[in-house]
Amino acid sequence: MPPAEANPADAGQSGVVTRFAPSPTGFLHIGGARTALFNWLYARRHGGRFLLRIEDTDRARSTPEATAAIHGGLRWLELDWDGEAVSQHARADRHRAAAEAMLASGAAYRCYATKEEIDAAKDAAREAGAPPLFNSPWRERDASEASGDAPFVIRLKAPREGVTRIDDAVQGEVAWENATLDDLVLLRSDGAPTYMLAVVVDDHEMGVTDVIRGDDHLTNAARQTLIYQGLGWTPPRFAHIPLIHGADGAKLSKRHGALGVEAYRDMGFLPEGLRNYLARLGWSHGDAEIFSTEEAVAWFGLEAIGKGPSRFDLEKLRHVNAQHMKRASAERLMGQLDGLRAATGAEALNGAGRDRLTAVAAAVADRSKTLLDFQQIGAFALADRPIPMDEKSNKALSTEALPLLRDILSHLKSLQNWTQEQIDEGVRQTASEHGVKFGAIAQPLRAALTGQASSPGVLDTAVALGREEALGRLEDAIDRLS
RNA sequence: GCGCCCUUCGUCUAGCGGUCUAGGACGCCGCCCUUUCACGGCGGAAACACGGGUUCGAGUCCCGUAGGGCGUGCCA
Repeated sequence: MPPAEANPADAGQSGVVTRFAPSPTGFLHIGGARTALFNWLYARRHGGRFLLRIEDTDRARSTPEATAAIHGGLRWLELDWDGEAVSQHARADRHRAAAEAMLASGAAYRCYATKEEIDAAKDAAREAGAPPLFNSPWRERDASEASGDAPFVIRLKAPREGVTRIDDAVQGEVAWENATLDDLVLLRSDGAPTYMLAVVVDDHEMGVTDVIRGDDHLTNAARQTLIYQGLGWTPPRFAHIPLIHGADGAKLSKRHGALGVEAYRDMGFLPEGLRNYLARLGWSHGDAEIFSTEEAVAWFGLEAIGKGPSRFDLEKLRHVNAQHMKRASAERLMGQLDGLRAATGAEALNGAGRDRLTAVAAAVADRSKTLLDFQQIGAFALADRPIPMDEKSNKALSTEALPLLRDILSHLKSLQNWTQEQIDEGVRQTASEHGVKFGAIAQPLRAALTGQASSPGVLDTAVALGREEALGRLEDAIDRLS
């Protein structure tokens, strides 16, 4: 038996070790991201370790680009893994050693059956209404009966009778008649290990205690349990979480949102917003809807994961994200915006515009569901004088507004301190002198200050812009009308 | 076909035999707040898939039906 490579004593106090094990055949999609998140939450909750293993045993379909995309996606989501990411392919020798060990112990055998024989047997079983299994004749035959150079695979000699059961942390106890499970291939005819063998060997040797994965693997848990038995090892605890479906209830596909996490980044979502939404999709903690990652870590448990699949709802994601936009600091918002712009090839923000946006960040974020909203609503702060005017602002800045604007300007110019209270005072004075309500002044003032029909409160805006900039913008508007 | 899993408002969910004339959230519809847009506040419409059991009592337990999902690869 191959000795364990990883030392389980490294697992942390609780001994909990989870892992995320995607195959690098595409981006990190939303389902995978949630699986990673659950594993991460569970490990962090228990002070254990969260490992990353790239399942690249299928050489034809695995690409380094996909591996990079998975790493990038996890990093963006801020799901840090412990230690180096493991390449499953690089461990093929270990897998082969395990297969050889089973061969030696009689838990596996060489099978020389051809594809045609296998297909014929399965078709026959299917027609008879029986489980479509292939019962290899080589299970009981001696390998010496085969011609010397004939290709063979190594199959698990699985029990034909009895029941295999797993006690799943989410699905409960699930049992299969062994008669419905066939002898799966461990080593291909070219000597390459199959996924089924590789997972078992890797999970065992990496010290994984809890396998949390999509429930499309539920049947695999039975097959893998058989391999564990063949190896004389104890299976880990399994937790098969329901899959995420699209809005129409069908399996998530590219049509409805099975996009890579970077697509959500590009749509302006915050990592913490996506995490919150994803955590709440299939898992719950009473009525808690909006929570921090720290709270999620403190609350997370496998017993609170639902059994049924859930549908992905972009509107709710937007709502959850909006709540996190409100809670985020200006630094966080600006940092994430910088990241988004860098990732999408937009020009980096800097200088006075960036400072102005930072100053109004809280008020702008209050009105934003995403960073894209934030950027759009805050565009007025970014712009340098003379700022662009949208159509409605142009209308608000009619020549009738000119005297009003001139008086506001003179009032504001005479202010001792550029504070919200004093600006408010100045605007109200102007309003009363003209016999109009505050609102009648706010619109043209907003237009002059922001060039937008909607913006954060004019007072907040004026303060954030700073005296010089605000007064300058007012003068620009007046010049344009004069 | 065979095996396994799932099933509370349109959606995400709470509910772990009596407190359920079923609670929260998104979305939707009203109203309020208001200098714009949002936020926010208040209110409303909206669900236990169906049929049998078990029990004094079932959304909660059991069985069946229907619907959905996953698997059934020398893919992962």
